[in-house]
Order: sequence, then C-alpha cells, then structure tokens
Amino acid sequence: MSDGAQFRQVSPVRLYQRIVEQIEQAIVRGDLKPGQRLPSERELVTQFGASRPTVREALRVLESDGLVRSRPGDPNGPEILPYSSAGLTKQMTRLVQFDNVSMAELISFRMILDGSASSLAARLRSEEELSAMERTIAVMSEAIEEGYEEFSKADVAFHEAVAVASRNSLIEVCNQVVRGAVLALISDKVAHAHNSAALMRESLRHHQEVLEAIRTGDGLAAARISRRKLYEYYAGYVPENERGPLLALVEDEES
Amino acid sequence: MSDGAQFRQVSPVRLYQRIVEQIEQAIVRGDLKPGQRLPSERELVTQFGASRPTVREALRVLESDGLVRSRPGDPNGPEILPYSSAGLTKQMTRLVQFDNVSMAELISFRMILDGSASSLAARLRSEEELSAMERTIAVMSEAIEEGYEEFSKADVAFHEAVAVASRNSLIEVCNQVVRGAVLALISDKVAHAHNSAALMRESLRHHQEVLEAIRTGDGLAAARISRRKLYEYYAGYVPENERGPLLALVEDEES
DNA sequence: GTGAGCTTACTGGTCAGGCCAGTGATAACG
DNA sequence: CGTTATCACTGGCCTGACCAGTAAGCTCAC
Repeated sequence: MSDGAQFRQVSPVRLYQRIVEQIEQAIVRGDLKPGQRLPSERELVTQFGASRPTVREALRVLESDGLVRSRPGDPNGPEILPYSSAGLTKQMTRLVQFDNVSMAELISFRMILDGSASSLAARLRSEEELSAMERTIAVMSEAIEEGYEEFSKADVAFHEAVAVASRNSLIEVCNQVVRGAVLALISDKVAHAHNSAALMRESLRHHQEVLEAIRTGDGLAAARISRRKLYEYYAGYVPENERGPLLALVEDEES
Repeated sequence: MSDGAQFRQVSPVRLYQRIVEQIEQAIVRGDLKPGQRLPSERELVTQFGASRPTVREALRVLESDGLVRSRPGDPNGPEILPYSSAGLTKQMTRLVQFDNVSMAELISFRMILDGSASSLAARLRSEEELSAMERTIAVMSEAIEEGYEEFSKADVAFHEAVAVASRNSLIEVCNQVVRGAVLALISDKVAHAHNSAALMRESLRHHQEVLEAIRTGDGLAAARISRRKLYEYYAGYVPENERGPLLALVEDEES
C-alpha cells in the first residue's frame, strides 16, 4: 500500500443534501435568523438550479429537523424557526425505544440526572428559582385530594424547576425525555398503584426533603435524597435481579 | 365552555408524514428489522396510494433520521439501518452551535456522565471489562510517542470501555455524543494545545488514577477523579465567569 | 376617511409521467 | 463449473400541471 496520499471514503451526495447543507449553514452562521423567511419553493428552484421536488425534499428534511416550517398558502415563504429541543427529544426517545433500553437502565439514568440536577440546583439556584420550586410543592400538597392526575403534573413541574435551576439545559432535556419514557412504560400500572393519598403524601414528604437540601445549599444531600426517593418509587418496576446498579447509585454517597 | 368533550389542537398532517409515521412505527415495533429492505419506491407508491414525490419526501426524512438508506440502483430497495447515535449527535451538536448550550454546559454534562460511568463501573465491572480498560491505558502509554492523534483515539477507547462497564447504554451513548460534540467544537485548538508529550503523560496519569479507583471498587473516588480530570483538561475552553457550575461538580464530593 | 368584503396573485401540497445512470440477479457463455 | 454480459428494475432528478389555501390589496358602501 502506498504511503503517500491518504484517500477518504467518498459517498455520493444527493442534490437535496447540498441544499440542506447550504440552508443549514446559513442558519447556523446567523445569516438567517428565526422569524425570517426563506424564498418560496419556486424561487429556491431558480436560486439552487434544482427542480421543485428536489427543493421540496430538502425542505422536508429541514422541517423534520425543526429548522423551518412551511405553511400552505403562506405568501411569505417557509419560516425559520427558533431553536427548540424537539429534535433532540425525538432522537433521544428513539434511542430509548429502539435500543429497547431496559427499565433498570432508564431509572438508573434518571437517578443520575435528577441527582445531579438537585446537586447543582442546591449550589446555583437563585431565590426566584427556589420559590418556583416551593410553589410546585405547594401545588402538589393541594393536589393530593384532587387525585393522581393533578399530583403527577405538579410532581413533574417540581423536577422541571429543579432542572432549570441546575442551569444546564442538557440535563433539563435529557431528564425530560427519560422521565417521559419511564412514565410511558408504566403509566398503566402507576395510575392505580400510586393513586392513594398515603403514597402521595409520602412522595410529597420526599420532595420536601429534597427542597430543603436545595434551600440549605447541601448539594450532596440533595443528590442523595433525590436518588433514594426515585429508587424507592420505581424499584418495584424493576426485576429484582436487575436492581444492583440502582442500589449502587443509592449507596454511593453514603459510606 | 362545555365540560363534555375535550378537543385537542389539530394541525394539518402532510401525506408524507403519514408515511413516515407508518414506516417509523413498523421499525419501532420490530416488524422491520435492521438489514431488511423496504419495497421499492414505485411499490411503496402503490401500497400507500401516494405519488412518488410524496413517497420520496417520506424516505428522505427517514434517511436524514438515520432509519433507512437508499442506494441508487439497488434492486432490493431501501435498507433498514441498525440504530446509530448519529442522529442524536447531530441534534446535540446543533443544540450547541445555536449557542443555546454553552461550552460550560457541555463539559458540565460530560463531567456528570463520565463521573457516573466511572462510579458505576467501579462497582459493576467484570474482570474482563477491567482488563479491557487496562489494555486501552497501555495503548495510550505507547501512543504518547506517536502523537496526539493516536493518543486521543486510545483516550476515547478508555472512556468507552468505562461506559460499557457501567452497564448503562444511555450513559454510553450520551457520553459518546457529548464527547463528540465537545471535540467537534475544539478540535482545531486542541490539536495544537495538547500535542505535547508532557501533557499526554499528565493525562495518562489521570487515567491511571481513575482506573485504579475502578479496580479497587471505590466508586466515589473514581467519580471524583474523573470529574476533576475533565475539569482540568477542559476548563481552559470555558470563559472564567462560567466555570462556577463546573467547580461545583468538582468540589461536590470533597467536603 | 374608514372599515368590511371581495379579488387576485401567489403559496405550498400533490400528482402523473418521463429520462438517466446505476445495480445486481440471472442467463448465456467459455 | 466459474465468468461474463445482459437486462429488468432501482433510485435520482426533471418537467409541467392542478388544487386549496393565504393574505395583500382593491373595491365599495358607509
């Protein structure tokens, strides 16, 4: 083998991909800002020198990536969308569904994310963020009588508030996705199992403990309590012989 | 407002989206497994009762999501691809490029993931996995003289081995994605900055410490060292006034 | 002048049909 | 039996067309 030139693998690049790249980079570069409009499809046809089906394929890809949106009849052309984590969520959801990640892994990951979020929140939270958490706790408390539906909503809001206070949107997004995946997997069972006031009160108490740790800035405690709470809450859905990794996370901070 | 029926917001669903959904779900359900082939475009046209451009738009979206691949001339039709984290990486990279996620958040997230992976690996690793890590460390050691390129490859292999030993594929994939995103952002700078044998030896020593903690089963230490190592390695790329959250993670386990 | 309603030019969604350069199973060949 | 050439079919791309929407601008009554 010659040692002189290094050749990279080439792959045929479709026309529509070229178009996607150009528009994508224009957006990333900032030449196209959210709210601005792309030329109409027919105009793009002339600018790119491709046919309309080809241009449309490119637009469909950009649309599915959440970068633009086309509305039929809109004389202003496709709109550049503000960034949203929808695409990330979609991909992460696919990861969960596709790789058929086990329940144990999901919960383990949630313990890590939620624990880290609590820990960071304890150190970084502002007063406003703290009171936002307090409000969600208050709502949870009131929701106990209104049934699991409402309670669960407030529960999610609390975790969301903690994630926001962690100042890390990656944690926020991942946690959101994983939480959704977990709930989707057990929604049928959980509706009955946890629809008792006693269990909700127990859960509320746990949340209050986490909040207290965040208030006092004790990141270690916040993470530990958060993890243990999740373990107690969800371990029942994990086969016993798969609980090892979860217990490892619970015991981690204690010794 | 009537309390009887609940109506959801509707949005016009394009034909191509219907096709995407159907194929997507068939894949998620497992009716279509990686390696299997989709019918040809013209066949799909008859099956879905849509025109070829429409079917093609659907295929382009699926292709950009990394679910299928069409090759011109292939008489067997589009191929169902095995899962790949490429789509996730793309989305996460975009998330970062849009400046919605700072370098600090990325590295913070990496510290969390890598730290957790190390911690779990310390508790769960098998002997085989341990020796796999040892091998990558050995390769790193040898690669110091061959330049940063080789060294970096072995570095990645080590983290990959740790992630595998954590027995959590979510950590594995997410870590891989975040690592890729970080490297993509600083690849130009890092090539020069770290291409010194001294720095590589330093890095090697850190890795050995992590490995030692994993060997002895000390999850806490493994996580702590792993995090601090990442901090020292990457803090330079983070503006000083954004390093707070990172330091929070380093100091977390120490007090 | 001003608001309500209509017109109209244009948009995106979809379709039918066609050409071309590839691919690979298969049949013909040595 | 292995090789090679054929050829049906594939995906990539294009042209041209129709339709149902949208919203800007016009009209017109007030």
